[in-house]
Amino acid sequence: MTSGSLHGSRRDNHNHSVSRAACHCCKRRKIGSKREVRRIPIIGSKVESIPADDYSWKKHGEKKVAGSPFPRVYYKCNSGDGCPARKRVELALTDSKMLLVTYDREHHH
DNA sequence: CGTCTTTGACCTGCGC
DNA sequence: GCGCAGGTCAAAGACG
Repeated sequence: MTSGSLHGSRRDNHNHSVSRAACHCCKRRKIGSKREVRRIPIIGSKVESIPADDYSWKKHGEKKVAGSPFPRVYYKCNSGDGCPARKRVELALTDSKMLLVTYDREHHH
């Protein structure tokens, strides 16, 4: 309880934000929608080795997944102009020097 | 002042 | 049917 009100004002205060769950409940996350375009393993490179490819990317999330001592980073197309292009960057479990860049969806622009 | 980044919490889907 | 895991979004803060 105490901890609830602590930061419970996340989506509680913003009513319009709550509507997100009511609106995307049935449209969100569709099984089979996983449109993995391609996976590019970069060996002996750094995150700096991944420029904007040809576009700009905005980091919008980081999640630690079991199986890898490193967290996974999620990037989204900065265009935001209806561009569903998404990029997933993570470090290889076997080689922390190898960066795995997975591109999801294609650029709409 | 504007923009970008980071973190936390919530939700959904699948497996057993 | 329930639990677990993974994935996403939003807001705030900091910097240029």
